[in-house]
Amino acid sequence: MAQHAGVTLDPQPTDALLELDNQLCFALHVAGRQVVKAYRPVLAELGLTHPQYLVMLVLWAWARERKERPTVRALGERLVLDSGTLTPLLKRLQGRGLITRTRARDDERELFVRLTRAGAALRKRAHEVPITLLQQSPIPVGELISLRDQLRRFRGNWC
Amino acid sequence: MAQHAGVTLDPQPTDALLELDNQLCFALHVAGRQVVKAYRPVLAELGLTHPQYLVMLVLWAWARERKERPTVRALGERLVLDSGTLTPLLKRLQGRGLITRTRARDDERELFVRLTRAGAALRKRAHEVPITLLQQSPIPVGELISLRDQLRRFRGNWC
DNA sequence: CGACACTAGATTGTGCACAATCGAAATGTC
DNA sequence: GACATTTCGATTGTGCACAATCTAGTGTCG
Repeated sequence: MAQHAGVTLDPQPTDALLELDNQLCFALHVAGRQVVKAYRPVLAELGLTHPQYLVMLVLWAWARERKERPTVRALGERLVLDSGTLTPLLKRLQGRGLITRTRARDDERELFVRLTRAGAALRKRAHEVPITLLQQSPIPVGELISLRDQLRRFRGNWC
Repeated sequence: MAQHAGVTLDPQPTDALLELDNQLCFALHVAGRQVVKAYRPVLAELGLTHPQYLVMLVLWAWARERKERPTVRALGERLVLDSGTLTPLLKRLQGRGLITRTRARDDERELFVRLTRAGAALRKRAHEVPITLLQQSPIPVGELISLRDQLRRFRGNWC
């Protein structure tokens, strides 16, 4: 309050940046959780959480493309997650009989992740998941796609 | 593999929906974490995590607008969080001396959250946070705004 | 008044995200 | 061949998100 006497109407200026900024990171935060919440009941029928579902998607795609079965590191690169997150998650998937975890023979540091028969079979039931979610979505598919493409720019770019 | 004999080229059809779907929820997931990661070092100077920063933003805005100080329920509605998340988070903010938590006299079920002097003062330092982040962002501000507006549509709509 | 439903917040338990650290295995260098 | 460095995954500890449950305070209606 002072300098040039008089234009400052508010003792604590509005600070639009703190607002705008709030709303981008916050919108991202909320939207992500709302989408996960929409997935939850559908994925519950498969006995999967959303992060587990993402891991399974990678494994199913990998298997379909006949790629070498992935190591934990390769999964981590694809999903942008580290071993501190993946290790317990993969152990739970193993506990449910959906994957196996076996050390590489030539390099014992590496751990290969492979679908079991049950894990591969689960893909058929997962086929319904995106269909159900798109049906529930009040947002046109075209917008979802454009949104996805905009979001992709955040991967690795920002930091 | 059968009926109508012959068009199926792939024993496991590509299932573009499982891919597309993957990429929207996944892009949301990754983008959110990357943004939080970009905030982390900046917020660390204030001793705040990103969710704590969001709570403080609401409290600062509330104070500036001279609104009644919020209850836990009001904070939860604004941030789309429940007491299971907010209670421990608010206790940590209280432990750091940034807020106080006091029961309403007329209805002892309600808990008012109020900024301490230190909590209010922190706002000055937080002023730099969005500036720093926007400077780091390789994405034009206009795109950030349009992205924010698209993301807003997910709030409450989907489920 | 007393039985009832309702509300706000706290608690408990599970799971994810991530920084920091560790140990073992592999690789590189002299 | 001995030793430093790097790599991979596991472990530990903190914090967030959320479902389910609990407790206490409030309101209502007979």
